[in-house]
Amino acid sequence: MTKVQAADLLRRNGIKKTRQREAVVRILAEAQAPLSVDSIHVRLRHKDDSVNLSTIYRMLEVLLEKGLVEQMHHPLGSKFTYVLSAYGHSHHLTCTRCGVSTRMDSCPVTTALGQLEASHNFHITGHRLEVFGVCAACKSK
Amino acid sequence: MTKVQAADLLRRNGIKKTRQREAVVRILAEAQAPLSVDSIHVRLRHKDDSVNLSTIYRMLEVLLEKGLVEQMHHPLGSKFTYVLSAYGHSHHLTCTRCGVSTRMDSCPVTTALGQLEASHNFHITGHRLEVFGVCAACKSK
DNA sequence: ATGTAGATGCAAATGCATTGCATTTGCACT
DNA sequence: AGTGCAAATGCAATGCATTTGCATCTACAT
Repeated sequence: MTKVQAADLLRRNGIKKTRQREAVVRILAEAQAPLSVDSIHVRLRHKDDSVNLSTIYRMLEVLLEKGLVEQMHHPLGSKFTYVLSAYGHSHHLTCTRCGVSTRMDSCPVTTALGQLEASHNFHITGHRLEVFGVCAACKSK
Repeated sequence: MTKVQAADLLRRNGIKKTRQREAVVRILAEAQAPLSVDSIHVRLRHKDDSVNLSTIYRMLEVLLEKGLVEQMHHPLGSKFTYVLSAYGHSHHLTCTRCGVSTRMDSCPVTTALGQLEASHNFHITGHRLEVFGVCAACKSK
């Protein structure tokens, strides 16, 4: 995502534009997988674009309220991770050896949940699915 | 679960029997849903069977190693919760209003995952599904 | 009954996340 | 372009959940 596109996303959503916010959005946009606050922080430092940790937390809070990111627990550790929800509803395959998550291109459960809704008298508003295993790369080692 | 049954479970798994450990196992056995460490602690106090928090943490660590409990993030908060895995592989419906989780009696995804495995070249070893919504009780309010 | 490895309680340490406050900055208005 | 002000930032302090070090106690084998 270019600097301009990041600035656009902020303006369109009524979020005041700052160097820090643009930078965070760009990191999220470039990422192929959910990122922890810490890894966002590290990636920013590598770009010599340092942003304070609290600022990142506060920025993510804003993005959450606006529904622009999804927050989830890292499936193996105990931190939260974040993805731009522009990428849409998605699930991940997490490798238990290397810890890397990759996006699934489709959701394998939506159909199954309709039945569930009826049988449990529960109004379903969302779900989260995490799948664990060993990725192709780790298998070949 | 009776005191005797709890003691049995410990002995069968080569875990030294103590008042505290029996008590924790019984709380877990009686629970209908995953419990946080804190709520285990509170339930124990109500029974006048107080156990130190560290002891509960350490006990759960032991049970985890032996595969006797499953650990998961509380889907809404940021604590871990634990269920006896004797209850088998299961998923939960969590009410976003009252926070209560109830067990699903079946797993709606196992079949779907077979296909996934092939299409992503990923050896699947496990999965976790959380479903959110509004429970019957909260709906009627 | 007794010795010992392991379990417990307590307090302090850790790790992630949040918050209070002084300072800075973006932006609307002139 | 200059000015004012609300909002954003950085830093340090704080809040929780969890973990750890250590002195004491206890279950269990002998």
